[in-house]
Amino acid sequence: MSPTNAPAGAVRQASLRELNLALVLGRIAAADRPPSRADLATATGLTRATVSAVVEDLLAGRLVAEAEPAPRAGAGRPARGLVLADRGPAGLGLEVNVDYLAVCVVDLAGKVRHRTVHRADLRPVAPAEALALLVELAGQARADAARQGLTLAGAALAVPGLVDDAGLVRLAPNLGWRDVPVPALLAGHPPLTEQVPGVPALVVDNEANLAALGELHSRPPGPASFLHISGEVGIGAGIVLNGALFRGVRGWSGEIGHLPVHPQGLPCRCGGRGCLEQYAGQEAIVAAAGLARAELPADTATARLAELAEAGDAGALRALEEAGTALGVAVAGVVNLLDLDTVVLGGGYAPLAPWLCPPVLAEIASRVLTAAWSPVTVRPATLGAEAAAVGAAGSVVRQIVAQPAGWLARTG
Amino acid sequence: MSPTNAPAGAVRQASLRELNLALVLGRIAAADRPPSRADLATATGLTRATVSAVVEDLLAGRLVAEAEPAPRAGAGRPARGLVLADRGPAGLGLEVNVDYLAVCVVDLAGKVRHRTVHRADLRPVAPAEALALLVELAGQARADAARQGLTLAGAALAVPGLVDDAGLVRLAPNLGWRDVPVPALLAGHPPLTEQVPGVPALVVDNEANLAALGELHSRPPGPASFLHISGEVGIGAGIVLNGALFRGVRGWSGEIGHLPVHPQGLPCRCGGRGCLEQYAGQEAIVAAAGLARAELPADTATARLAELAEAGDAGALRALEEAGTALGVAVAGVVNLLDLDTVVLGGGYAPLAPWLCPPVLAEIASRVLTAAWSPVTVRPATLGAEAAAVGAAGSVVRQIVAQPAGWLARTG
DNA sequence: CACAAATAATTCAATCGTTGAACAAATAGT
DNA sequence: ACTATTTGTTCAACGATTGAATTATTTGTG
Repeated sequence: MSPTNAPAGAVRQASLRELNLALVLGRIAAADRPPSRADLATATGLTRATVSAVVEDLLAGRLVAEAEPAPRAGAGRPARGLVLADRGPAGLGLEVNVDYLAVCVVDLAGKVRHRTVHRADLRPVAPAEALALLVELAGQARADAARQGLTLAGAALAVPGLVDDAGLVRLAPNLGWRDVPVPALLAGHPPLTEQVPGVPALVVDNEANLAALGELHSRPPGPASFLHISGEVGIGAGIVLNGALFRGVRGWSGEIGHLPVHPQGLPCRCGGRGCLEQYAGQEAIVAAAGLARAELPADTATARLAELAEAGDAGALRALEEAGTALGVAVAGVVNLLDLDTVVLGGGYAPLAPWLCPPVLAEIASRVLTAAWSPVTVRPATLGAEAAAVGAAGSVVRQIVAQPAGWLARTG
Repeated sequence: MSPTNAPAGAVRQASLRELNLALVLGRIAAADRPPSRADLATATGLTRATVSAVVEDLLAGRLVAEAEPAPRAGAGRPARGLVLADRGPAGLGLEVNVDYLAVCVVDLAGKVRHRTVHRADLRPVAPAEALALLVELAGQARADAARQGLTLAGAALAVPGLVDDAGLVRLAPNLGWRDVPVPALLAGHPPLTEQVPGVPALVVDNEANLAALGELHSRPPGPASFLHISGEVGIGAGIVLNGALFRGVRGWSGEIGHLPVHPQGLPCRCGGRGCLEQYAGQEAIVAAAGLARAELPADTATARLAELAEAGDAGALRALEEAGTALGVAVAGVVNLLDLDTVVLGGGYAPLAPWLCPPVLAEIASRVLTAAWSPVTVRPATLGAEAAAVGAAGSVVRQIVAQPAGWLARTG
């Protein structure tokens, strides 16, 4: 009912091969076991002759490799299965956060092949200095990747704030960054990766969005639509709808912290009253649990809360119960509005999920119209530490899989 | 950052022409003034030779027509502009609502070429009987369309309830319909339209969704993302994101009536407390304005409210102010969550928009973080009466424009 | 009036990617 | 050794797009 058939521009003779390369490579990427050329012909509807020609290109470009044939019964020539190559293109993921820099390399199959985390308080550090250090770490990652037979095809950088289309970090309050021209600051350094047609050299994006994208594309495949909530000082959400991140009109979607859960409640810095952030934001939980809130970095406060809850501390348990209830009120509204069936707790909420999930689920059960016959799942995020950096690297390799022709044009 | 390049299936030689037909026809449909073949070649990137060949097919299939050349200065052969044909395919839109049946025919350019409304109370009428009457009205519309040189290429039916993918109306509470197999009931009647490859003979969908789609595609073009709210007994919304209707995991998105605006407030039939419907639903507004609620059909209650408000009736004005405020609380949350900049008031809210907009805007101003520097528009829907039927017919012709090859295959 | 310049549209042979049928490769079964 | 089966490759036909040349149609100038 929503026709999306018209292409954006001219479809040429050469477009046939480009699109069928993407089709076949995507099918190989999505397969549960290595498909043969004959399998791919059946699955795609292309002839065996065409599939063989396409696969020949993919093999020559180091995008796929032939697997050992699986044992089978019956007559017939043994099939050679195809897998994504583990020596070929890879994506570089970078992250600047409040108390760490992270760099990782993810290969075509989504496997993390390199990971570096540099722990430091980045708040007093100038953006240019932080980025220079990140470039150094990226260089080390690139060398390590080369030793593993990988070529970095592009990079994505995650930052905890609002980023515009051109990579200008408009505001990252917890870092103290405002209007930081990241691409310009990095332009004075050597390139981080190879140049690949169709793949931008660097994309800068919000870390909650990249974590949500990482969750979307993690294996085994999960739902195509879900709400991914990051609990920090502010509460952010990545809204994934029908397999795509919904960014909103200006790229600022996911602002869940100012959904009203008590409209005549506590005043909020946004000017409204009773906003979710006042009840379930990290500072609110910490205060309600009776912890001293100054001096504790974000990760430590979360870890401390989890320890106390694990030990049965009544104050911590009550604080988490109340936060979970407030979170559940907001989440139920979102679930009703968008008809979602999965809520993922990430960021600072992930380690607290055992205590947050029950009250969230209780509110959903009482407020979501369809909860009785169509249950909603609330679970912690599957990507672990540095989810945003891993999600960032993953977004690069997904571009290669979606448009292999650019990579092939580069390698001849 | 969200690669969508891989096609769903094999791309063939014939796919080239199919896709370029859609490209060129879509460009003609979207143009402000009739484009020439040379204009289209420049705009699409195809060669003039290819555009001429494609246009020849479109002309032969009665999808486009040549316009009178516009007067111009300077040397050169006069260009012949191209427009969507006004004698060719059209879409049939049908609607079953509580107190009327509606049938309309919309041509390729989006113009309503036939409109019939049959007023009656449909609640005591069996589904099969209501549909039989609708088929009769549709037959008359088809004959009228034929007299105007139009061929009906497909039909869509709007109903006020939940519909599954197969056209089974699961629940339409205001009509008293439950699990009504609409396609099966219509199968015993003659076909409503011609058979066109790629266009389903009949699609059944929720009326709020179809009205939102109609709004999306009305002219002049408006925003690609907006919240379209229909105020009736229940409050439904069509959520249009990036030019597509977001339906949710099970097709039940847009349930805004149970967003909490007073969490410790009035109990709701959903089991929650303080839901929007209890404050801004039609019954709530009518009761707050002091009107007798029995015996008044929906349209009449809305009209009566508008009259009273126009006349300055204090009770009606206060009721609308309060409803608007509650609506604003909910809407602000949605706007924050999804980063939208447009809210459209349709259905029963459209005639009440002059009084609902100010309090909605006030709540948005105080609760939406970005309202100060990026204003949100709240406005009544542009499609008038029978918006859902018009939206339904429009969805059929948009399929033709998006996939003209099916129509051309039918007409040789 | 003839010619040049400018713009729109058509003609035509070359190119390229997919196709379907035939063929080759590699196995199990009789 | 031969047949049946499945996988993968070879090859000429086909159709859509291309780029260059040509034709069509106008205005402007000498």
